[in-house]
This record gives sequence, structure tokens and C-alpha cells, in this order.
Amino acid sequence: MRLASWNVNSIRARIDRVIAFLDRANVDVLAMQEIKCRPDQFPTERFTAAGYEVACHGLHQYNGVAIASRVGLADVAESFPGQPSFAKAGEEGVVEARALGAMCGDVRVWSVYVPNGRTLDDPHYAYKLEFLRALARAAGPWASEGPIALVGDWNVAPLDTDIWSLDAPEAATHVARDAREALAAIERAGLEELSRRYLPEPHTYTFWDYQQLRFPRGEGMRIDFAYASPALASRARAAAIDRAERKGAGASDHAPVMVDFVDAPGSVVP
DNA sequence: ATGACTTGGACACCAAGA
Repeated sequence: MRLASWNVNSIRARIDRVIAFLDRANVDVLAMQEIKCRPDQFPTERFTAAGYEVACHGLHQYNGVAIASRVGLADVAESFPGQPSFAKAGEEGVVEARALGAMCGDVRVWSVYVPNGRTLDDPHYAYKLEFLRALARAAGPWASEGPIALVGDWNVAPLDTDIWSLDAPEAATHVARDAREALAAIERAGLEELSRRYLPEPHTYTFWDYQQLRFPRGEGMRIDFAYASPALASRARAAAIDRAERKGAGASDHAPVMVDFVDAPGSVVP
């Protein structure tokens, strides 16, 4: 099974590229982030025509996550247990559309979009830390349950070599010690990050800002990752970052991250 | 080379991203 994760930065603006990518990269399951629409606006029929089932969770033009699968899609869950809400000043808290889980074949796949954080003194930054900590708590029991993948846009650059410049002001929320610590809790919960296993080269990026010619200058960040439980990590064989998807007109600012898994030992291929 | 980000919503500006 080939599993891909991609912050598409609007599924409606990116649908042609996404469908072409599924075919070109031979993707079985695609976890999307930042779909930027509600379910009634999601181009479901384009995925159906390509042979994929779709689940999506979106509240409005911000955030939003989805999963497309051609190996089955069942037991869909919006938000993870204990997912924190965010309250704008003077408003009720809202559990934002940042996590979606589904059974895809025998793998439980979660598409995750961690809050950006904006700036270190912004309420969104505390929200980001709480989101990561709550997800690590939820993932603790999952790690020993079976094949589970947590993939998405984590908005944290764990290593100094995961970013072109530690001094970029927009990077502060992605390299801060407590942000990195909050992400490390996911690994301490027993999950392994698989893109790093196969792609350890420093300055291997998954995101390049639209501004300041970041992509042509090679100035990016590595913030998209694929975590897996031991039962799934043992079945991983390869990973790739599809840098080509950042090229050309109409590209997302993120590239897809892909991981290949072999079938479980003893599984029967229908 | 004298450039300068993209998206969606209500609107020709703004919030949000990172």
C-alpha cells in the first residue's frame, strides 16, 4: 500500500493536480490537509471517477482535512479523542477541522493538520502546543493496538537542518523548544516517523513559502511527516517526498510525503 | 530582469497561512 500525505492548500484550487498526482504516483491512500472547504463544496465526484472513496471534514474556508482511498474507507472519525478547541476572543470554543481518521484496508489512517501557531505570543501558539500534547496522549494507546498511521502537516521543524534559516521570523513557532518537545511526545508515545528513516539527508524539505522566491532559492522547511505504530512501521519499505509537485503554476506550497508498506504477514490478497 | 504569494469570502479589502 502506498500512503501519501499532502497539504493541498485548497482542494478546489488543486483538484486537477491532485487527481493527476494520484495516477502518476500510483497512490492508494491520500491524506489531505487544508482542503479549505465544507463537505458540500468538496469535489468528491472527481475522486469517485478516479476510483477512490472519500471522507472529508471541513467547517469553512480555513483548515479542513480529508482522506481518499482505493483500498476501502470505513469507520470514519472526525477529530481525535480529547482534541482541544480554540476560542477566538469573546467567542465560544470550536473544535476545528484538523483531524480525520478512517480504516483504509487494515490500516487506521489519521490525516492531521496541526495549528500553525502564528507567533510565539499569540494564543494560537498555546493552542498548537495543546493540540500536539493532546494528540500524543490519544496516540499512546493506539501505538500498541495495531497498524496505525498519523500523517499530515505538523508545523514543526524538529531538527535545525529541517529549515533553511533558523532566523526566519515566520519559523519561530516551528523551531521553538517547546514546539519540538510537544512533537517529540508523539514518538515517545511509541510511533516512528518513517520519512526520516528513508530520507535522512539534511535540508530535505516538504514546504516552501510562496513568498520571496523560496522554492527556486531552495529555502524550505521539513514540517510534513508520517508517523506509524510498530505494527505498521515494520511493514514500511520506502518513502519519498514528491518535490516535483511544488513546481510550476498552480502548485501547493507543500509537497506530498509518501510511504510504501507491504501487506501484513499472512494477509490474504483477494 | 528594477520583479515582490496564494486562497476564499464578501469584496476590491481582509484573514490566514508559516
